[in-house]
Amino acid sequence: MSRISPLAQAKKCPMDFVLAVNDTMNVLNGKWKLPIIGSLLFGKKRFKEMERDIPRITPRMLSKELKDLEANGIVTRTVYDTTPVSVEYELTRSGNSLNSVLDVMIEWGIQHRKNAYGK
Amino acid sequence: MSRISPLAQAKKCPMDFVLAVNDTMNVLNGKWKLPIIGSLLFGKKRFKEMERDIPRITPRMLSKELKDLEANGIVTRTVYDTTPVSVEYELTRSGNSLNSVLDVMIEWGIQHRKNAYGK
DNA sequence: GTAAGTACTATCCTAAAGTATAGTAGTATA
DNA sequence: TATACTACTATACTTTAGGATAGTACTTAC
Repeated sequence: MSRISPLAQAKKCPMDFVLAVNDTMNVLNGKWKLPIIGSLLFGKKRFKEMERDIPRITPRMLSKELKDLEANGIVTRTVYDTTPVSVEYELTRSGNSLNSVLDVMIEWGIQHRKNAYGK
Repeated sequence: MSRISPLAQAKKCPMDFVLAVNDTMNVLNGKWKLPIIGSLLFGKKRFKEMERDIPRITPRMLSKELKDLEANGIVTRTVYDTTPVSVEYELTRSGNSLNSVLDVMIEWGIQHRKNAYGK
């Protein structure tokens, strides 16, 4: 009963291929997801910390995108009942493992620049 | 004169990191880039062929996105003066090497589904 | 001469994404 | 009493992405 791997399966069919990659793209989509994940890759952060970390982001967008990332299982939100209340955001295991995806994206980007503009 | 690698450099600084990943994200951005690249990963294609390959794409979007991909050095456009004129689109070396990026994206997506929804 | 094929472009419109600005509720400090 | 901090939310607006529809210019087949 040998089964074909999900990767091999996805690469066989153009439609499966697109759906599978879109799963990942949707998690990273939008102007602010990457800066937020990037900030959290350096450790857990509080709302105001991130607001200061990420230039020009508005609290509306930060709040909205964090909710999105939480719903997608990329970050966890923990409330501490200090006074005033403090909230910490942290990457999940999946969120942290994005690191390796981002690595190959960076490598491809660097190589592509070399190909396209000659070093 | 040992130099720090561009990857290590990008990962050191949150802003460099975001810029580097965005290089790659911008190439894949939008609803139709992935289906188009996916179609071309199976070999060179003509305009009408791709229109038929990709469900619900309009010629306007196909034309627009192909121009984008060409400008970004992902595809090449070759005109043959047959009658009627025929045009072939093909992935560049960079375009083809996206394959490995998409692989890790598919793998992450599959693993993330398992983490998030338990298999 | 009319239909159908090639490879598109132009125009207009809607929907989604993102921005600007202000406000909430609670506490603590000067 | 006023200001500032926490973590947001609400409303309204603008900008961008994408969709619908039609048209161009050329050629071949019927």
